[in-house]
Amino acid sequence: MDGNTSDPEGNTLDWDTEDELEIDDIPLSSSSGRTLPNGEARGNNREASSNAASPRLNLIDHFVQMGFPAEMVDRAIQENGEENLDLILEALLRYSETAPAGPSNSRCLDHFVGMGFTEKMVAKAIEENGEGNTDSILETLLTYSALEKSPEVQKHVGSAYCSSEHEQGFLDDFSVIDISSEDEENIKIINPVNFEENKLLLLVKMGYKAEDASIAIERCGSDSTMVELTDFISAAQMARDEDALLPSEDTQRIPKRGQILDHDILRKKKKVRLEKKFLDEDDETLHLPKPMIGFGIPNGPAPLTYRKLPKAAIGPPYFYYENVALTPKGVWSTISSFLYEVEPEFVDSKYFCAAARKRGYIHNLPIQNRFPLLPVPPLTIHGALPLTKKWWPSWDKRTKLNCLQTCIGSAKLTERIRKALEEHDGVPPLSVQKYVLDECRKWNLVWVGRNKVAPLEADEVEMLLGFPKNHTRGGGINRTDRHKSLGNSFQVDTVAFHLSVLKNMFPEGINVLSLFSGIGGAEVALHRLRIPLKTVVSVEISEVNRNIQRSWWEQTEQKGRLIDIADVQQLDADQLEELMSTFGAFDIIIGGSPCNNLAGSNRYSRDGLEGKESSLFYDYFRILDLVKCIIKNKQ
DNA sequence: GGTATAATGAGTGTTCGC
DNA sequence: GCGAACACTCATTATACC
Repeated sequence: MDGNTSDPEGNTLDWDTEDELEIDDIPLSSSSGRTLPNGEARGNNREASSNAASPRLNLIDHFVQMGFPAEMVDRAIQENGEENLDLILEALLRYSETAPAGPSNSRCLDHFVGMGFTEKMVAKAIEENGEGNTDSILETLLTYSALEKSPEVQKHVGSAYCSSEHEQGFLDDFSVIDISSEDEENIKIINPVNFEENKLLLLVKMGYKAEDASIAIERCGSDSTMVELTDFISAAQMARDEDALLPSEDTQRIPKRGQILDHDILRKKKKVRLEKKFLDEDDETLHLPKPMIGFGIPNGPAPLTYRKLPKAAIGPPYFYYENVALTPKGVWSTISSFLYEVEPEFVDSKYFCAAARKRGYIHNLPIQNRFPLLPVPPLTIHGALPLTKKWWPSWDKRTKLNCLQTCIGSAKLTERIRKALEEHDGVPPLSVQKYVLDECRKWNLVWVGRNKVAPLEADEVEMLLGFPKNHTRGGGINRTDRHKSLGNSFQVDTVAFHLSVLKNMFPEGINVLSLFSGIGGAEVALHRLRIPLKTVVSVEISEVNRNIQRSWWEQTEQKGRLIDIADVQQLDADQLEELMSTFGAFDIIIGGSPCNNLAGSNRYSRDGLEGKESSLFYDYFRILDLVKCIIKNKQ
């Protein structure tokens, strides 16, 4: 395969996107006794001859070009000698980290100003959150930034932006924005020059692939030394080399036309991967990024604009997989190893709406030129639920809701809270405050009267998750099931941000295979992006959810075809071939497999990826692999 | 029998103090 | 560096009620 293909309309799709290719040919600029990822000795002739003329000056120049002050480089060379570049680099990075604060005399302020926020904005955020709370400061800055950039939101939040108004305008007027050249310029300006990126740049300049460097930093931790990072990358390279000696997985993976991928092969592959994982325990845990903003969020720090996908991961088709971020150990490593070693993108939806939703996404979509849905939803509880503001006590400092789950707090609980509060006039004692706040956080309770808290209504959850008002209402669904279906769904704005890159690629429409589609979060996201849905094959076990999606499909007067399938396990190669020959190849396969056995809330059967429901992930992989094979065979 | 309600911790990661 | 305390989590099961 040459990596490029055409869609049915003849539009050429560039699967080898720029961000996948642009880091391939980075010149080597460092020399030491260590071995480069490609197996060559580090350093080149040109540099060697140049170094021979004036080794120390060239060495100083080399590090100065990396951005270190000459005095600092000189000191590092004096302390560590000229021979060991790793030690010099480590020393430089150490000096940078412990360097005194800049003119502001505040390292915290300098840090965020360095990320591209204005000094005034940062000072205000520090004043509000305290200098020690960097996470809250960042959140505040992101909110300021979003408000500053979105007059629409500013207007709403500043005025009576009540939920009913929000819901009306919000979903009747779905619209999107494209990033203007001015916005792009702003993004370039917001260029984080932090310690971690410095390491990434240095590793890339040293000749390592950016992807490898990024994974190394991710897995070793941002506080790891350069030696640890380069060792990690070398070890990973050796492991890959060993893999290369084994029979090609691709040749096993590609069944002949009409041939179903054998479960024994799948198990064998799984076993090999698990054994490999067992041998490399350090590699088992994927560290969650903090802040959890994935490759970038709207109005956030400069987004990551490049990544190199493993060859096997490159489409067609595109794929987009989702599940809870906080899983038992090793789950995301396993998921990633099946999904072609693509690095998960962990994102907390609290950067897209007023509720947290920590999720991991593995996909092969480009990550450049993403754009958010408009209107941007309110990012705070009071913005989303303004009527609660009147009753919100000053000692409840929450500005975001926790994860919207499938169950809600009981009436008895809210009664206990009311009684506990009514025993005291004015501000309750700290012990009562703690009890109430613990329960409010646990059950996502909001203030609806004096001493009165309540769980969220289903339509409020719909709004927070980015669905149209009444999306899950009526048609035979009860209140409990509404909460259950919503709790299991995507956060539409978050997913739409990731999928937005498809808009320019598929102006004539898109063929979607939606696995575990639930109440249609992916479809709603694509629709709100104004990407025409040509064919959607929706696989969903719950009849209630299928009805919800069918109803939405009809209400939104979709021009395409919606095909319902109930059981993902029954979807086989023959059926896929038939669907694809009738409606054309799937452009994207989207799915979030069941999290029941992964989620922290499950206290009975948190059995991991091998659990009864969560093991359906392997069907996602099976089907994705089959579609890839069918597409390949037809080329 | 279907629905709504209430009760049920543990695993994981982070923070904090020593 | 280490351990304790803390915070958070797309849930499941038993029971009451209609």
